[in-house]
Amino acid sequence: MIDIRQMRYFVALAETLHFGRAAERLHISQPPLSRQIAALEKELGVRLFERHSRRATLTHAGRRFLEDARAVLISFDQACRNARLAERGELGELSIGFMMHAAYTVLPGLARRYMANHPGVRVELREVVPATLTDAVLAGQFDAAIMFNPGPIRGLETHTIYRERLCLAVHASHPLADHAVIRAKQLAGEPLIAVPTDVAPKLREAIVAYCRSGGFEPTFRLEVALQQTIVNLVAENLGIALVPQSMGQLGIANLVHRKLEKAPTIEHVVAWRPSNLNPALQPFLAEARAVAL
Amino acid sequence: MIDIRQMRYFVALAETLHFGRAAERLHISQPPLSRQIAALEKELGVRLFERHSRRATLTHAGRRFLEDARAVLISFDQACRNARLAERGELGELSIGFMMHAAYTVLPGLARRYMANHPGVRVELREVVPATLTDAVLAGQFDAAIMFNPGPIRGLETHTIYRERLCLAVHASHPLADHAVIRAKQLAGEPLIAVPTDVAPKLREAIVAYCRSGGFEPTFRLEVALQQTIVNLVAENLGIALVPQSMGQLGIANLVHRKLEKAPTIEHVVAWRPSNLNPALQPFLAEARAVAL
DNA sequence: GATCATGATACCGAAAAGGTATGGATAGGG
DNA sequence: CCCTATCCATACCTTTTCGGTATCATGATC
Repeated sequence: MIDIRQMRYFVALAETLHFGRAAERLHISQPPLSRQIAALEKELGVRLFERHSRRATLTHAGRRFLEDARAVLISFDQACRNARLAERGELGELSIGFMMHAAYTVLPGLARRYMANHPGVRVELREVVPATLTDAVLAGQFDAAIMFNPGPIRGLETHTIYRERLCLAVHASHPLADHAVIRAKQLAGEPLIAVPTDVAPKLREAIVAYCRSGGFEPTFRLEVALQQTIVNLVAENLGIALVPQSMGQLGIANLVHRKLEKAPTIEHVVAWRPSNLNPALQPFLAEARAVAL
Repeated sequence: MIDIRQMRYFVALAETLHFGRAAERLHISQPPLSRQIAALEKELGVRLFERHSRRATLTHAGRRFLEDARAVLISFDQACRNARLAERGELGELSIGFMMHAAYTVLPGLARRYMANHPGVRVELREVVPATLTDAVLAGQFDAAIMFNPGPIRGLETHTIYRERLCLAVHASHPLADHAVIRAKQLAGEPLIAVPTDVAPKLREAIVAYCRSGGFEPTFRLEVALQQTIVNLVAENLGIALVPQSMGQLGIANLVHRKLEKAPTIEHVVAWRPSNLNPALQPFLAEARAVAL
């Protein structure tokens, strides 16, 4: 059967047109080369070289075979290299799920950095509602996800990469806007705008817990799924909201942000299955840890 | 060294995920397959399969390698097939030179037929002035050429594929247009339009010889290189011309064609170097001979 | 016509491939 | 819970193939 070695021999000979020199280049002696070329021609059933007494020349079929053989050798070597790269996580695919808040904090820097250092990995970033992320990771839908810290979950590891305070978002004309720092009890009775529990349970819990620490039960006037919408509604003076500080970057007219006393913090973690064998995952986690510093 | 056999083994195993069945498909027993796969993994330095007790599964690197290996095997087999096709003249390049007259006679049918039967051959058709064709073929510039019969030439073989009479082209109002058949001596004194000697010597010779057979020396009023132009000038009543019958197909207003008594004939031949080793040439010549029938 | 260069052939030892027999691990059934 | 069937790995042997050395045949060159 024809094999890749005979192709390499053929290309060497086709490029030198001299059995002796080609053999030298291949680090073998001349007779084996003669035999391998003869065997190749016999197995192909095609005469590849015209043997003249002083030099060899390619036949037309040989010229054609040279073109093809070069391409085969290149793709062959590439395949071997790619396998090694894939095992080291430098080539492959990596799917990352994230909640919207990450798009305003760690995600852009992390994604840019990872892609720059691992250009061979096709990264798929997909935003989903935070509540579905843990299940999606456990189901293998994502290799990793960036979410609020869900606490310990069997089969899931997490690493905190970002931690931020919640702050108060209110309309500029709202009485609370006059205070530099707001205490929890001052929020009593204020109509709150927040995401529904099923969208971001951890964020919601933090808000509820903070209100209770002020001695009252929060009243949610509006529940909307998009964080962007929440702050817009606050800017329309339809209520107040507790939002991660990073939302303050949006720069919305008539909207101000105020510090909270003993502000609750919320953690962004990267979460993954330890049993996930995608080699591209570990380098990604390493980048995530580096970003967390 | 990794070779193509190991790649075939790998693909078979990757597709069955079962050493026993893959070995069966490869017509070998299971232990050699196990060893070859192990050797492949060792040489690559990459673990390609996870061995479970009940079945094997591909690693991420293995999946990547499978994609690449399939492509390599396909191009490898294709290279071998292409070499065989190239030797049989079914794949490659063929350059054909022709004089313009051929474009009105045999060339379209021959080219269409050859390309239909040999779709793998890239055909280059190039029109040049007839006088340069023999030298171009001898110089290896064309694999074959279609030209007027140049007579025997060293290092050139020819085969007649078309033979046609010359006829008279005159303006519809010309006195000669009243005769159905013209004799050579009737042309005496008429101003002739023809191609210059250096463009189509054979055609020019035939015209001169015919005039002399009528007992007079021809007088060429106009010499133009393009046959198309000649008939247009005749249609403008600037002279008469002797042209191959096939030119009558052009259908030009005010132009009529008349038979010549003892009309000279002119042969179209295909010409080639017998020493030309392009495998695509012989099938082309075979088609040319078939067209000549 | 002698010589040199070049590729083919003959023969041998080494390496590698495949085959058979068998061992070890594990999932599934009784 | 043990037994068995399945499946892959290993050991060992035989055959094939590969590369090396020596030598031959051929044709170009002086």
